[in-house]
Amino acid sequence: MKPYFRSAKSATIAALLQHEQLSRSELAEITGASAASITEVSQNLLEQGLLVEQPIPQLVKGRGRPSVHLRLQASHAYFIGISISETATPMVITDLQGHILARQPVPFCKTPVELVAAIRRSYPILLRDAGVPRSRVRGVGITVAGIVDSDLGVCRYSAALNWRDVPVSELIGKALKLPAWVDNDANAVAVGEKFFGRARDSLNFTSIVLGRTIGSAHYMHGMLYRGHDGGAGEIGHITIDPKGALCRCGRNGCLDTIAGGGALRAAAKACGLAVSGMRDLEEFAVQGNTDAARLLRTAGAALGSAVAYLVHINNPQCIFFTDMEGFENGVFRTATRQTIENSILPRFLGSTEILFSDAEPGFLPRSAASIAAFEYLTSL
Amino acid sequence: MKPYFRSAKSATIAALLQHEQLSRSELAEITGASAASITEVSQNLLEQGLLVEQPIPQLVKGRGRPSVHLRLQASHAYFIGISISETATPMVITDLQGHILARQPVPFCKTPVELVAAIRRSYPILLRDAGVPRSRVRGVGITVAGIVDSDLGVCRYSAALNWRDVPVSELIGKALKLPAWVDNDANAVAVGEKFFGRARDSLNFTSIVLGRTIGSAHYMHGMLYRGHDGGAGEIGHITIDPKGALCRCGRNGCLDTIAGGGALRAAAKACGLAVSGMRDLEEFAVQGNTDAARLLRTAGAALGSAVAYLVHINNPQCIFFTDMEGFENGVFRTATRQTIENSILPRFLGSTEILFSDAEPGFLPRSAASIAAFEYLTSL
DNA sequence: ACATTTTATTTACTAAGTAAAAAAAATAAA
DNA sequence: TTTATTTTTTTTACTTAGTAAATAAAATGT
Repeated sequence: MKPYFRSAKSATIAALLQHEQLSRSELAEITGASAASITEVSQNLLEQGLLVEQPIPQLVKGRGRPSVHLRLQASHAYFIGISISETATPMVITDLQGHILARQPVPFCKTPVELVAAIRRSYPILLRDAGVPRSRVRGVGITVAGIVDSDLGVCRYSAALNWRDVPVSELIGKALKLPAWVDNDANAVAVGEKFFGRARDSLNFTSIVLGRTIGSAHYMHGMLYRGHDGGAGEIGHITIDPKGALCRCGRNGCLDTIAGGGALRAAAKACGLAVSGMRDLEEFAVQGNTDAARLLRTAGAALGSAVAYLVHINNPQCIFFTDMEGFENGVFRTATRQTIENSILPRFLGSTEILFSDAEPGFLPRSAASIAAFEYLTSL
Repeated sequence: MKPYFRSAKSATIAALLQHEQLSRSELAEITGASAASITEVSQNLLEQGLLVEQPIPQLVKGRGRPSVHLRLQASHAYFIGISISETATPMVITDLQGHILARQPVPFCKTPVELVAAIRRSYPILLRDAGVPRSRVRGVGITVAGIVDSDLGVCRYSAALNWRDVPVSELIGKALKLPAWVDNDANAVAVGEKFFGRARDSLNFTSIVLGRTIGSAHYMHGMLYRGHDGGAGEIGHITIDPKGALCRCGRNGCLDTIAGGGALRAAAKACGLAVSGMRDLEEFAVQGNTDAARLLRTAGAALGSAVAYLVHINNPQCIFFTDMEGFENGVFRTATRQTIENSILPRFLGSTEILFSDAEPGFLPRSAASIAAFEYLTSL
């Protein structure tokens, strides 16, 4: 919720997350704070060990006292990220800048209590593999596939996990003896993009995750926007085709039923196409299978329509897609792009960036970790 | 852009805009500031004359030192509001709390320069009618039907007025010797709802204006959200029916072509129905005219779909409709409501308030004035 | 050696807030 | 009628986070 640039200190940290290394005078320029203030703040942060002076000699020589570059000491703080879903529960440890140092899958568990116990057992292994002392870990971020009350740290409901009112952050925080935060996947991904990813210098953007279902989250005014009661970004249940297939939500033709990974796999199967992921379906389409091509085109067009609505409503600077299903560059993305381009005002066409990328391994738990990183950095 | 509650002073003013009158201790509670801070701030504002102590005796008697209520002195500051469109240019003067003291239509003019001259001539009449001394007027807010760069105070383009790059706020500000701000209608209406209207205690809401076309604006995190380049809220050009009628924007089936007042009047005419406003069309529908009923139902359903998209994307607390076309309670509103109810997740159904209201005379220029009020109050 | 230039720090100050003690203004009880 | 009690408001002394302007530091150019 809170912007991370209210004080000179936060602004300094934010600027260094964006720019890798900066001199004090550059920091003053970027943050708008006075040079005196930057001296004060950087002294403070150098003492804490969060910043280091860059001993590398100047590249550009000239008159005047040479500037000393400052950068974040990535090893000053580490964060744990856990992404809980019905299929797997990957766990990672990252540094201050979102680099993954080690990964560790948590074995499948039926109940929250068992899962927490398994997480506790996995934690020392993760620390050992990363070579990180326990004392340097500043928090754990958790994503849960479901409806989360992030203020209270409770998973209100998860159909996938069959959870109801599970106090996730309390359980895991106590188990690992760390400050803990929970959120839903989509919000975590947006925070990750803002801090560690492609959105570092965007104030207003939307991040869309293409997985079994379709989730999204918005940054507005440089802050995560959760909506009135945490429901912002629910684009999976926008009605695209009122006469379409029945959705789990009880209505027909939701975006999820047309372009969600789960629905597409089911539809492919119904067409007699054996696919394990969208890569296979795209492959069928390339080889001339009309069913595959139709499914992918329809799905892309549906997603494109929803994004076009979103662009008209919110005018974001960028839309960042994260592809967890392996569509890669193919029929689906092309249909999505084309539909967007055909459905938005010329005014928006030039000013809205649309970016796809394939989710790398550890992407979700790394996003989870970014929540903890955000909370830690803004609390300094 | 900026929230209006950053300092104890702004928070005090905001609380008093919402609650009419409050004691110092209530203010401390509401704003979260310390009692000491409230003493300091209220002293300051009392000296300036913005606040007055309420001399009315306590209603609730009890032990302890009785509290003294504070309220905003509505007559401390007045604002001018002007709403510029192709059909009329109404001008009003309001007090600090958005009450309209006088209205004055500005005669039609072809060019911006002529219009500004006419505004200058109307200004003294307005002041005289309201009985307000020039010195108490703190600013002028202007809305223009078109694309506005509110930072620079320039109307970039208005098809309706045939304007391009007109420095509206500079021209009018100089003519009236007042600080001046410009924005588009939809944004002004949202600011008006937040300060003077139905949205006083909402942080996240959308305001939708039903006029010749359909415009909207959002408050998020308690601030007006303009989008990446000022285009947020352009719901009029959401594609509802890709095979629909051609829109001015070059694409087909935009919401404006189905539910905009202009389009509906044209469609009614094409059906041989002589209507001057939507009231007439609703009347035809009530009397059993199937064309009228069909037009209104289709329009309401189209608007409802767009709102449903918006609810899923942004999860606002409220949607405030302002009806400038005279639909009143009839087929159109019913269709809108029903479509929304049928198209949003149950989760949102209970938590999203949908409110319609008829625009009262002077509504648009009063909204324009609220921009000036906002800027004045946040600058204190 | 000394002037010049650019970067960083120090100094002295201000603005905006807080906690805790004190004062003010009423009612309730002895 | 005092005096105690209660609640609201103000005062006092202090803290935090910032700034402008003077100064120091560290290089290059003359």
